[in-house]
Amino acid sequence: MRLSRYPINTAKETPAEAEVISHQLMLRAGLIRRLAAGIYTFLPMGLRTLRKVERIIREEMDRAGALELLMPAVQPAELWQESGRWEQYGPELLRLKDRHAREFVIGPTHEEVITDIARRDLKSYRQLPVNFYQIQTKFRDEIRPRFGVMRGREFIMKDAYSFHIDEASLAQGYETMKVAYSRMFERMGLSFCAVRADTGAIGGNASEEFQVLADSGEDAIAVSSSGDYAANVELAPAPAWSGVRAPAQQALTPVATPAARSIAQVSSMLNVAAAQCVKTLVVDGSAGNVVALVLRGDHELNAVKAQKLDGIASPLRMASPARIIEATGVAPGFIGPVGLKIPVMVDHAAAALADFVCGANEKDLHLTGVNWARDLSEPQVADLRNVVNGDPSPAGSGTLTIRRGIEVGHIFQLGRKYSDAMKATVLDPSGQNLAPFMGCYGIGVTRIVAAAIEQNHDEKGICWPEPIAPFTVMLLTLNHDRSEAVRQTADTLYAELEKAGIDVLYDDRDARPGVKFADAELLGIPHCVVIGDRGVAAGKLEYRNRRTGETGELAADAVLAELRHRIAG
RNA sequence: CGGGGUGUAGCUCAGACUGGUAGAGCGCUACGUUCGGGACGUAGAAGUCGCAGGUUCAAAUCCUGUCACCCCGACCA
Repeated sequence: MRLSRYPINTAKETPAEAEVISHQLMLRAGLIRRLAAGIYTFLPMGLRTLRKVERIIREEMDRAGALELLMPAVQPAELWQESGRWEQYGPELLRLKDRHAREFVIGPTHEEVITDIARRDLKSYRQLPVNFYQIQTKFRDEIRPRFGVMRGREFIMKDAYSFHIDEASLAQGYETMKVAYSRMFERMGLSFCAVRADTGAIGGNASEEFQVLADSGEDAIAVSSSGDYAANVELAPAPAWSGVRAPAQQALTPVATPAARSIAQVSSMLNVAAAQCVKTLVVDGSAGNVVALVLRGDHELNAVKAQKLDGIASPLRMASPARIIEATGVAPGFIGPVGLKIPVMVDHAAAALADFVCGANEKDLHLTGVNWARDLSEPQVADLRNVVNGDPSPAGSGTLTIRRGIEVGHIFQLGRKYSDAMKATVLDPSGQNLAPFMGCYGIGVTRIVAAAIEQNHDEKGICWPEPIAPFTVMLLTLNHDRSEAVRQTADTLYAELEKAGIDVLYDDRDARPGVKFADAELLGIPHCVVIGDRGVAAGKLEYRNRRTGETGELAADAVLAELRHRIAG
C-alpha cells in the first residue's frame, strides 16, 4: 500500500476524550473514530489489525475442530422470554420494536439463538460433541462505556458454544478451548494469564478468564509465585484463620475520636497500625434486614465473596445511612461489633486479631484493647476480603502477587441451564431424551486490539507485535520527489516485497523526514527500511526495528532476503 | 443511575467573571524558500459559539430548559 494513496490522518495532539494510552494512540494513529458513546468506526489502518486478530482466532478455532456459523444480531424477544433472560438482563439489553410492534433485541450474546439451533438440528448423541462459533458484532448498553474500544457498547466478539452428551465430554471440550485460547494469544504476541474466575450471571461450573497483563487493566488478578495458581481476586480465597490468636494484654478502653470516621483517621489519631483496627461495614441482608461485615482495617471487602453468603443480599448493596442508624444507633464511621444487635460476619483476618481497635457504636468514640471471646462473643467467621500481596497461595505453595489485567477471553462450563430452559434434547444411546451439557467461550476481538496497544507502546507510539501489525514492513523514502535514484530503488523494492506477499506500507509521500519517521513510529510498523540518497549511493539501506530499537544496514541487493530473515514465522 | 466536569474552525484551546458583533496554535489549500527527526514565509478556505427559549438597543458571554460527550462509583468480551 502506498501511503500517498492511503488517507491516514495522524495527530500530534492527544484528543481530549481519551483517557487511557491505547485509546489515545488509536485516535492519534487514525485507527478508529468515535461515532457515539461506546460506538466506533474502524478506519482502514485499524481494520487491518482487527482482521489479523480475527484470522488467528479463526485458524485456532478451526484447528480445535469448531465450526464457524453466523447468527443474526437482531433476535426475537420470544427466545429471551423462554430462557428467562428477557426479565433478568435489565437495561443493558437493547430492545426494539419492528413496524408490527413485535419486540426484538440486539444480541449481547447468543446462547438463546444457538440453543434454538441445537434443538432443531441436533437429534442424536452421535452428533456430539460439537462446537459452533462465530465472529460477530454484539451490543451491550453498558452503563458507562469507556476507554474507547476497550469497553465499547458495540463490539466484535468471537463467541463459541459447545454441546456434549455428558460432563466428562464437556470438561474435555473446555480443555480443548483452553489450549486453543492459549495458542491464539501466544500467536498474537501478547503476555497473558489464564485465571480462575467467578461464573457470575451466566452461571455454570468451571470458568477461566484470559487476562492480558497491563497496568491499566480494570481487573485485579492474584498470581502465585510458585506458578501453579492464578485467579481473579474476586474469587481467590484468602487464608483461613488458624484458630489461635495472641492472648489479650490490654483492657477494653473507650477513647474519644472526634470526627475520625475512616480507618486512616483513626489509626493516625490513635497511633495504631491500620492492621490493628477493624472496620465494620453494614450491607443489606437477604431477609430485608441489615448485616454487619467486619474486616481488618487494611483489607478490602470482596463483594463477590460476600454476596454468596447466606443471609446477604445478592448483588451486594451497602445499607443506606438511614437504615444503618436505625439498626445500630450510630452513623457510619463509629460502628463496631461490640454490643451490635444485628447479625455480624467477621473475616478470618479480623477474627485473628487481639487487642484491636473498633468503633464504639457511639458518635466520636472508638474502643481499644478489644478482644474476641472476652469483650464480645466468638465471631462467626467467613472469607470476606480481597487477597493482598504476600498472602499464601491457595494452591499450597508460594505467595500471591496482585497484578492488573484486561479480560480478553472467558471460557465457561455452562451445564444444562439453557438446554433445560429451552428444551433442547438429543437421544442418548438408550433412546432416552437428554438435555446436552453446554460450554461457552468468548473472546473480545475489538478489545484485543486495545489491549495489545496497552501492552506494546512507548512514548513515540504503538509497537505492534508483528503478527497483528497492520503492516509488517514500512518502506520510508527520504527526498522522495527530488531523488530519482531513491524513488527508483524504493519503487523496485516495493514491487518486490508486494510480490513476495509481505504486507508493506510504502511512505512515498513528499514529506519531510521528521514527519515520516514520526508517523512510522506512531503507527508502530515492526520493520522499517529507510531509503535515502546516501544509502542508495553506497548500496546499503537502513533498517530499524520498532520494538527493539535495533538499527542496521541491509545490502541493497539483498533486502528481501534480509527482511525475511528478520520477520518471524 | 448517583456525583463531578465540558460543549467556540477538522484537532488542542483562549475569549465568558466585567454583554459591544469571532480568536490563537496545529491541520488543510496555493505559491515560494527549505529537505536525514513533526521547517519557514506569503496568501487563503474554514465556526447557525451544542440546541431551544428568555433578559437586553445588543448575548459565545447573563437566566431557564434541553441534548451530547468526558471523568469517579455497581456490570462484562
